[in-house]
Amino acid sequence: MTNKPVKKGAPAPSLDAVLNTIQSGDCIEVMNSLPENSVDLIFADPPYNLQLKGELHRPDNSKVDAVDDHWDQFDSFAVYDRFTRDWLSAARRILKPNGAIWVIGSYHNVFRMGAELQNQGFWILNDVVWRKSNPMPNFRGKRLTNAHETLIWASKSESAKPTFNYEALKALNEGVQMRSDWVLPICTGHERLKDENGDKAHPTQKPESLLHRVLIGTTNPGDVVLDPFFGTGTTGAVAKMLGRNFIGIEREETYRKVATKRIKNVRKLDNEALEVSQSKRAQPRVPFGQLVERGMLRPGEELYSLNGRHTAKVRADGTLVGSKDNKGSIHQVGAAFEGAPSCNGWTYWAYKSEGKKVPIDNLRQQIRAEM
Amino acid sequence: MTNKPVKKGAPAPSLDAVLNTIQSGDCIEVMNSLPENSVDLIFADPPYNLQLKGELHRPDNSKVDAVDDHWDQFDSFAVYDRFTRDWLSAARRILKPNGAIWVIGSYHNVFRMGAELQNQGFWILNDVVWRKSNPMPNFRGKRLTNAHETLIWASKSESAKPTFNYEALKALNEGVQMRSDWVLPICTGHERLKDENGDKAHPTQKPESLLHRVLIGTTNPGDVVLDPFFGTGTTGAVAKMLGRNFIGIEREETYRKVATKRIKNVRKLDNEALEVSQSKRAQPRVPFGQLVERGMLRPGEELYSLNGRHTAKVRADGTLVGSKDNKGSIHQVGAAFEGAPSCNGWTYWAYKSEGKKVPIDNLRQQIRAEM
DNA sequence: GTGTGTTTTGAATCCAGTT
DNA sequence: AAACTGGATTCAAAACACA
Repeated sequence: MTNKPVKKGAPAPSLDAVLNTIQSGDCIEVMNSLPENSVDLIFADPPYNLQLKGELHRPDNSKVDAVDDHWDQFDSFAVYDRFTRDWLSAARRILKPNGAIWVIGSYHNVFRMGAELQNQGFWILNDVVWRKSNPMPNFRGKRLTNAHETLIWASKSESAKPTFNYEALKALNEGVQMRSDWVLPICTGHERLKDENGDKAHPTQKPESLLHRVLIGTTNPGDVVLDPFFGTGTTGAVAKMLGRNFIGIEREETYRKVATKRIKNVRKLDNEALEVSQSKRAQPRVPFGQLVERGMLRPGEELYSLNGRHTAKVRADGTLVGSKDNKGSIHQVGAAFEGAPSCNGWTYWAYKSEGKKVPIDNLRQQIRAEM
Repeated sequence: MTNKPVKKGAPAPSLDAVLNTIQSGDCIEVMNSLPENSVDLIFADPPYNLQLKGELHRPDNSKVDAVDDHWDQFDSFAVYDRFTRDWLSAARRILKPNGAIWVIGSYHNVFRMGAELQNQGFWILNDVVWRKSNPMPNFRGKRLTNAHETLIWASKSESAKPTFNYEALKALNEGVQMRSDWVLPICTGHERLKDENGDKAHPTQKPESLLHRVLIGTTNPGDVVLDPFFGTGTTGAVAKMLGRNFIGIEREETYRKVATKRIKNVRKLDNEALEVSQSKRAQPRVPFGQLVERGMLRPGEELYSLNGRHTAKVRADGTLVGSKDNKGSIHQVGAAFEGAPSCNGWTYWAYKSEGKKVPIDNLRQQIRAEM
């Protein structure tokens, strides 16, 4: 097929010709060549427009492999906004009236995408937070760990009736309603595709678990899912596995090659195999600081060791000052008092309530019960 | 005070007059009456119900005057964008060059706020997800549970140096770096303010735990924190408790009343509880040469890298000569040995005392203890 | 194979003070 | 103003190495 925009009046090519293929070329041109109102879902992971300055090293002096690819370079917000407007309106044209779109991004670009979605008349259904269980830390200690990315799920219009498999998502979530925050690990290990040198084939490969949840929740088997920034084809691989049809668009030949091979090796699951690997539910960690933030303990309040020998005062940042001016976490101060190498502060300290000592662990239990 | 915009050339009123008060009136007018570059932090939770009535003007500057005033979706976004632009630029003017701003919103408005922040030259530092531990479920089962809201933390410019209490936040999070996703319960129970009928006093009262984390992390005691959409004064209550100064602006008298009473009952914590964990960066610098001058290390003495691979000799001027005849500071020689771009010599080198390797950092600690 | 310790790595707008 | 330099800074998971 050609990548030329459709001429006015020319019959749009049938969708069947491009079903379950990867089209080469610019995604706007390719989308413009497809028939309007023909696609059930669009999943788009466009360049984020990161603006990285110098190099970044980890504390052990190793260099961080940055996303410095040419396709992520834009001269200004104006240029990026035009790009966003153009590909979104091309996507909008080919979407069925009851179709939906997902976009994913970070704070660098997601606000601009969200605003443009709204400007074009898309109707936002949810924003979804992908909370990474193993994000890259902030090595210089100058910011918060950038531990999430944002997805936006939107229908073509306010009155549309997009597919939403409520019960399937509820089942995925151990029987309770699926929330707008999804805890999933980043793509590593065997799932992460490598090139012939053993380097990562694509700098920003998304985990299949993310696409799995998107496709299970917002498409049906047989639906057509289009990904205009196909990369190494995670969308296509998961779509094939789940019995959905995909259309990929990708400019870079190297990515297309990797994706083609990858998808060829995917086998469609039998229906019974659609059971999902659930993220293990470990006992969630509760930082002591949360008791302070939540007002369960007040800064300045006295804590008492359960053995009755020591006291310490709570500070606003969740650390303690012991009566010997020893500062640190509940564990550190406890250990210092006991001259022990370590100490479980949760079982060491108590607060006073109506004159009685109550272990602070009770407060932790309370928080866990809410989670 | 009056709410008129400041006339050109008129002296801006001193900030002291409004410190720890709640100003009535339109937040844009009040902010315009304050001196520029005077506020350390702005926390803003703007309305986004698109029924802003008197607060809003159409793009052609005609006033939107009634609840049932009909405007189409495009109009309403344009109106909201203008409102956002106006209050953000008023906020920008009064912010100190190294000040910062937090805004909070949901998918209805946060993308527009984020884009406008960037357009005005604010520099996004993080977006933060407030993950609600007890959100309202989606009753109709047509969407995901809307279980989070988004905050954006931004400095006034790319080159600004905003306050960030890295160690304090790390302490709040049980010793690991604070992430961009914050799990906190919504505001309920005793904390939720009620009116005389027992109904909630404000529809979107934010939890104090959220403000606690914001203020501990990005302000210092004595800073000035302004909240242009004060509501029932959560920002003021937490600011007072944590020894920060606040300026509230609120147009609704009922909210001002509730907030005034609420804040009056708050007691400032004593200074000891307000002290938070300090970064090493805050500690005084000790030149390595001082160890030599003070005779803690002798010129000619051998140093050993803690990894056991390299040695170097101390020279009288506090530089080293490595075994490869590489000369320079403790950092430079360490970096040369490791072929690394940089090296912290304090943690790289050790001297021998009674046959045992002792990190030279111990000697620095000793000096700092005397200071 | 099994268990244990070490190394590697991930969409990152990641320094501050002095000369 | 630009260049230099001291020195502060990381978490989880998987791969890998080795006993």
